[in-house]
Amino acid sequence: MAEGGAPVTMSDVARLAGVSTATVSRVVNGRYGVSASTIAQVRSAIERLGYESSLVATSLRRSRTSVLGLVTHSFQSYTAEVLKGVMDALSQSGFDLIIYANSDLYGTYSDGWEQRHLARLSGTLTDGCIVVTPSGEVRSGTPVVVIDPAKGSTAPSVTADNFAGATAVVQHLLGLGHRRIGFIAGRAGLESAWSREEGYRRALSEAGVPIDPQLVARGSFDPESAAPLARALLDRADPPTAIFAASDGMALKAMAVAKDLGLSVPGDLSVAGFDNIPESALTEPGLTTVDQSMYRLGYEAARMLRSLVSGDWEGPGQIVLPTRLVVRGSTAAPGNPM
Amino acid sequence: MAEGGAPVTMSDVARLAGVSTATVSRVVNGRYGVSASTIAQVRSAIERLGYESSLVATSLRRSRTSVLGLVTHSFQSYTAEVLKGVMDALSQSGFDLIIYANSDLYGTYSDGWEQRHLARLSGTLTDGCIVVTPSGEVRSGTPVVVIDPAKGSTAPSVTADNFAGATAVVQHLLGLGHRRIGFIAGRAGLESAWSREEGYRRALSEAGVPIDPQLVARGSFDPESAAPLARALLDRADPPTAIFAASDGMALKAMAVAKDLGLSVPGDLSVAGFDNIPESALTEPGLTTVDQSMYRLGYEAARMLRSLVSGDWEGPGQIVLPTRLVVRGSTAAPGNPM
DNA sequence: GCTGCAAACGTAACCGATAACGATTGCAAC
DNA sequence: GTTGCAATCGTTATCGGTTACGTTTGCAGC
Repeated sequence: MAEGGAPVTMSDVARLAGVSTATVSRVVNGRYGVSASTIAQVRSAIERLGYESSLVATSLRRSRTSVLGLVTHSFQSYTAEVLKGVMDALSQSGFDLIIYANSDLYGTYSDGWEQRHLARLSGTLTDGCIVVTPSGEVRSGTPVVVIDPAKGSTAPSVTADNFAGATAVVQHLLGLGHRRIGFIAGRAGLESAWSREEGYRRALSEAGVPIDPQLVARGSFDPESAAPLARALLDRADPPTAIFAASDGMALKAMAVAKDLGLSVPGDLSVAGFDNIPESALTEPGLTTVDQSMYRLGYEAARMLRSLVSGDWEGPGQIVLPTRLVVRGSTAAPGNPM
Repeated sequence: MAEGGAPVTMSDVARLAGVSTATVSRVVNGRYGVSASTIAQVRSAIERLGYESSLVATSLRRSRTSVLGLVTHSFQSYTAEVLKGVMDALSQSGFDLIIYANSDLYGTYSDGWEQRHLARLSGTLTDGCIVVTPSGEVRSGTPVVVIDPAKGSTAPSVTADNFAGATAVVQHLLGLGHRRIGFIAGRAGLESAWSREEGYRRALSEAGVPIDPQLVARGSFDPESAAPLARALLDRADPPTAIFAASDGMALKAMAVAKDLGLSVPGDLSVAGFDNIPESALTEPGLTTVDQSMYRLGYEAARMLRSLVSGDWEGPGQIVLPTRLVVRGSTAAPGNPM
């Protein structure tokens, strides 16, 4: 047993077994050209020392590692759901997963983090990467699949039908009788943020409702960014009767702000979000939102990446998954305190 | 711009800048001994090629990498909460995080997975690791912090006060008037499973209630394992009036079984769990349980690991976090159909 | 007995970076 | 004009594996 000291290397095994490291490598990787008795000796040495090959050293020399990477900015409910899907898609596939997350949230790194992390992983450690909500176009020597890409990105990607989802939820609000509908937009640059805003605009104009630029606030998908924006909207002389936020996190924050101001939801204000994170079902009232199965986003991205790495991908380069309107208690007809 | 081809290496930069790789390395790491003009040349070459140092190569040569690792078996609600805590504790710390998850859930790998993954990461890639619910003792050349360790583990660890939590929930049931309280235990070998059972026993004996071995069933924390056990308990001639399961997943399963048998909860049977996973608040009735903040588990583990790596840890080797009884609708006085 | 060939194994280069060390250069002090 | 020393930079060994290639050995065939 190795006693917590320096890690056991291949040369330790080689020395104990009385062979060269090349032979140990052959045994470990099951290559041809080692006699049965030598194999047994090496195996026993490996067993006694508790040797395990170093992922780092192996990946440096080899081209394929059977490890896929996932690069993410921060770690939220959104990410967790995506990960479940990714893990399920990779189950029994022979690929392991490495997730790289940098510690400085919202910090000095600003844009380009995805490119930096990608470069650190790919080329050696991983055979390919999934990048979640990058701030720009990504490029890499190994295959990449983007979940929720930047606007105009041409990389292989998986995304929800943000336009249709946003249109549906705004139509829902219009159907309830709302005419002054506020909007809190997502992080500029992301395709999803843009499409959700487009859906909002389209639904309004199709219903013949003029768009009031004063009712459109620029958020960043970060819940905290929504608080002052929601407050500003509600402090107006002519406040909106409903607010549609481009993410559930922001919508929940807007609901909290409304309650702080003494407004009842949905009595005085209807609130709707986008994403359908688990928390949205738990609040009182529940949040009306658009479900984009983040699980499936992850699942499809991993499936696609796996094929790309193997070189047998046949499908389209950009996958768009359907969304679904989920009506809960946070939306009701305007001026109807019940 | 590098056109998606082979990744840019340090020697590419060196060639373009007309210097050696050693000089490039010095510039990248801001070391002394390079003239200002050379620095400028190298910087410009790095910029033009889009070079980023390879994490793998660096970690192989260097001892410190400023990357911490987290090894987990699978990816569930539990894990996601832990991760949020870890990320928040690492925020702005200068440490990045790498999560290693193997793809074959519940598969051939069986026990010892944590030791294998640990060996692959530590020693080179990471400066230290967090291991979540390992199946046995772990050892490593670099610091390790275990979340929810195996019984008898002496490694640094963070765990909830399972004993106090279990005692409290059983006392709650006793206070409601229950005397025949069934118990479904967790996975043998885990410290948490053992402590929860001890809490159950202690609460009963302190109340002067004899322990009926027939009412203690051996589960595995896996919800599916609880179904036949709950059925066996309830099919008895003298069934318990309450069941305490060592995890919410198993408790929810027990509730489902009771309903299948035509029993009402809490009218005919009270059910309590442990963990307070989000689903427990959503069921009808809500599940009475013990809250162990998985977020804090992750947060404290990361904080501890950070100090261990820096060599300035002062606190105890094993941290125990408080738990909190959460009473919901699934528990009531016995024989009281509400 | 010599040749031929394949099996078995060691040697050494290499992956991309770091660091100890040595070599070169410039300039001030003698 | 040397010497001495610091600043600057290249050479090379090294991290832990992998692999192309060379060498040794055993054995069949002539």
